[in-house]
Amino acid sequence: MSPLQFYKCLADDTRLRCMLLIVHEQELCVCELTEALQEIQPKISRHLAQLRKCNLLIDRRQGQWVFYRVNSALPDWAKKVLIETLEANPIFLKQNLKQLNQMGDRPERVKSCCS
Amino acid sequence: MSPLQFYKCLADDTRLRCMLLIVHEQELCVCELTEALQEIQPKISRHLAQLRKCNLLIDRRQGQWVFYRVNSALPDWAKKVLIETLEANPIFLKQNLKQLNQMGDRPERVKSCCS
DNA sequence: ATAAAATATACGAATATTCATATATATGGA
DNA sequence: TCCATATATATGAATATTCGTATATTTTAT
Repeated sequence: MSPLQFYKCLADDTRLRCMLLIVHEQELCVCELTEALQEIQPKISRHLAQLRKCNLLIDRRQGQWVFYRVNSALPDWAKKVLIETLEANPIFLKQNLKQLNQMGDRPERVKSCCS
Repeated sequence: MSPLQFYKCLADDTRLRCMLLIVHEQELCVCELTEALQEIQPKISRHLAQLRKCNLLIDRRQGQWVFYRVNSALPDWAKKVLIETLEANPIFLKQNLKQLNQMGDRPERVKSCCS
């Protein structure tokens, strides 16, 4: 993970919000991110695909849903950067977290071992 | 300093190298960065101007030279991110530091109070 | 005052990125 | 099997970014 590639991934509003929301929530599916950011689904999917290709995120399918989480294989410095950015900038995500928490019918998480 | 603007500044090879070199060296002038990165001067100047406009860097003129350093008013999280990125990625700057150290006739630093 | 060195900026061309829309794929339920 | 939901991808248009070149500005030395 080169620092340049890492920062290019974070240099887009949609991708940065998705990353930080996922760091905050551990795991989110596409429809939750679509709701939290109030964006159309293909836009969210496209950016998530890019984050997956660059190994910042990994995905897991659970039925009809695909959940994304931070790739635990990320180098420590990159994980730290994400956490520090999240903790120091609560305002940045405020509205998105509000939307997420207002969302009804959020899909239930099932441990991947039992699905 | 919004996290998005901060990461956009770091999402370019020239700007990222300049920032990390300056963090490493405290202060560098345009001609030193030009030499360290082996790039033409207008390209370096243009990117430094952008980093200055975004308040990541401040400049100080000393005679014919203009020295750039990290803006001490940067939020702590941003300073931390820069230092952690630098410390975790020595390879990224290796060649640039080599060029810098091989450079002859580097301008002398004079305290700004006495210039 | 003139020249040389260091730096900054303007400009159009080239390149990269992002977007909305349409459509494809995968899953679960009737 | 057929349909609805969730997600992914392809495509061309729109936008943003970066670049090299030319030139302007500032400073120092002669």
